[in-house]
Amino acid sequence: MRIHKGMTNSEISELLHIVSAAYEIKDKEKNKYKVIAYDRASVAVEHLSSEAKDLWDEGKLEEVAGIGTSIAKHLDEIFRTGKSSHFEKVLKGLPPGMFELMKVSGIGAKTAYKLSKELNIVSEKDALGKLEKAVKEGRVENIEGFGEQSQESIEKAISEVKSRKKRYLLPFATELAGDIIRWLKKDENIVNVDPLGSLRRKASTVGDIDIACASKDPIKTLEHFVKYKNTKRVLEKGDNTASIILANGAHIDLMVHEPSVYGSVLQHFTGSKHHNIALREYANKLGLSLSEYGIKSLKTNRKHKFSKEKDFYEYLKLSWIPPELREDMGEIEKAKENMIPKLVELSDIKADLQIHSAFNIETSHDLGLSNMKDIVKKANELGYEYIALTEHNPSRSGHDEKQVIELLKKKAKAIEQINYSLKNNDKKRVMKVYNSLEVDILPDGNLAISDKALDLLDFALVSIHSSFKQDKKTTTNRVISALNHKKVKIFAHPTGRKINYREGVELDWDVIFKFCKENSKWIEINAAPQRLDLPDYLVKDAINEGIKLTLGTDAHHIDHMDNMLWGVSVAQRGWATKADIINSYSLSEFEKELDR
DNA sequence: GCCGTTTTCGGCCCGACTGTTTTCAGTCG
Repeated sequence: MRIHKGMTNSEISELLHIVSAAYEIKDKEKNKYKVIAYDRASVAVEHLSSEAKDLWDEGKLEEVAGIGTSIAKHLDEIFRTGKSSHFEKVLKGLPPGMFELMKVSGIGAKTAYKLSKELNIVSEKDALGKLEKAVKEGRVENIEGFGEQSQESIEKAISEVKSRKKRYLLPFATELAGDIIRWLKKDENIVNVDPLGSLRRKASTVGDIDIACASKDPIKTLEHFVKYKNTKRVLEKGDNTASIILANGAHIDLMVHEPSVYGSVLQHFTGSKHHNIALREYANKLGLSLSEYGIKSLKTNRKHKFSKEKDFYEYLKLSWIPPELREDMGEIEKAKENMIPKLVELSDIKADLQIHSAFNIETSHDLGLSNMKDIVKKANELGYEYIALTEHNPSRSGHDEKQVIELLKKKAKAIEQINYSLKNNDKKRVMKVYNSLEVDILPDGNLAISDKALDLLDFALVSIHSSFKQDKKTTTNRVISALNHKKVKIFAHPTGRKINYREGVELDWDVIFKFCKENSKWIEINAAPQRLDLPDYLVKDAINEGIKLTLGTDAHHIDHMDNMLWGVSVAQRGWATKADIINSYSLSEFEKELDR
């Protein structure tokens, strides 16, 4: 772990975690609550929506829940000098290698310290390799407190660190969970079964797949579960839970309980962890203690069971909180006041505002694969009232301005014909196809086509497809300058991120949001599973600033138009209501918004 | 070390599972 001036959130988070572990080793009893505080700060930084260093720049570090005067002071020293005298002191005397060992599942602070001492693993370099060697030579099982079984589980866990899987995209995880649920339902003891955790909260990526069951015979259900066809290894199996690893590396946890407590089980295992911690702290103040078994009065020790999740929240004098909001982002306070918003739903969506057709305008990036007619047919099946056809702009290298205008005129004419036939066909739900385009924002902030070419469109989307690494200020100015054109209405896939593949660009969101608000520009939530961009936490910020958002599937084939629901999930996690999402407006409302 | 609609002092979420021990500590979610 190297401390330096430019530490990123994940580095700072790791550092705080290490400091927590160091306190645990040095004097657990004395530092008990420091251990907790540093761990909480670590998680808080991990989940920040902006860089900690930027917050420090603006003097807002202490506003982060979990960071107080003391940690803020230490971080201040790091950002100013690249050093931390305090952290160095805390970590002094501990072998750096032990913190590497903590990356292995099942090895915490105490175990890591013991192993690094006994096996003389001092430096960070190849710490895991040394541990692996010791395991293979059978040296670990002879250490006091270890045995044959713990040695074996360390061996397996090391190989899992090495092949650690990236998080699954939401649709993949949904599909996989669906298959396991179908298998579980073959057990006749099962009363209810639901996907839980980040899957139920519809997070953009899912790590482990969590599933909960209500069963008349939990033991038998667990036995049935571990016989799932793709099981490679059973990690653990007790009376109420079991974990398996599948051949593809997926980690599946099942929690099984009696139907009478299913409501609290559902609540408990949906999380998030932060939501649950906040909820339990809130319950404590009411003299109540929460667990997956229900709610206990701290005074009388009397227990209440809940078969339904809604009753669980009601007992706490809270309105039911949709899983998508359970991230400890203010939802408990809102539930107290009965002010949980009615979130936008897939059935509210009346349009898809980013679709690429196969109409060949010799685009700069990939052209769509389905023709306009099939797209309109599909849009009808989805019950839409209007759509926008948004191919990429004609390539700059292959065309001069005159040629670009010719191509766009051809496309405009094709769309005009489609609109004409829609007008004369009452049976169709789609009433209008918009002539749009996804225009590249060039590195200097200019657009890839001229204003004269833009004038041929109803409106344009703009997006970044090159130079992702510019600094924050340059990128921000670049985007503002692109959005400033009259015909430009939507900032599409704004961060440019590709999940598990590419981080997004750096933008000053305050500046972007302010500009969009003042100039009636919209920001897209791109529903393509590998993008889901704008990300959920920024959706929440945007909505707080009064920005209107659009949903677009970025479909390059009619099948992709079914991806709208993933975009809706992001909107929901960002607390979006119908009013925040332009696509939920009727055609006439949309027309009005377009003219603003 | 953090935090506040009972508190600027005195609390700090809760329980399952595992392995090694012989009643529990460590880890995890």
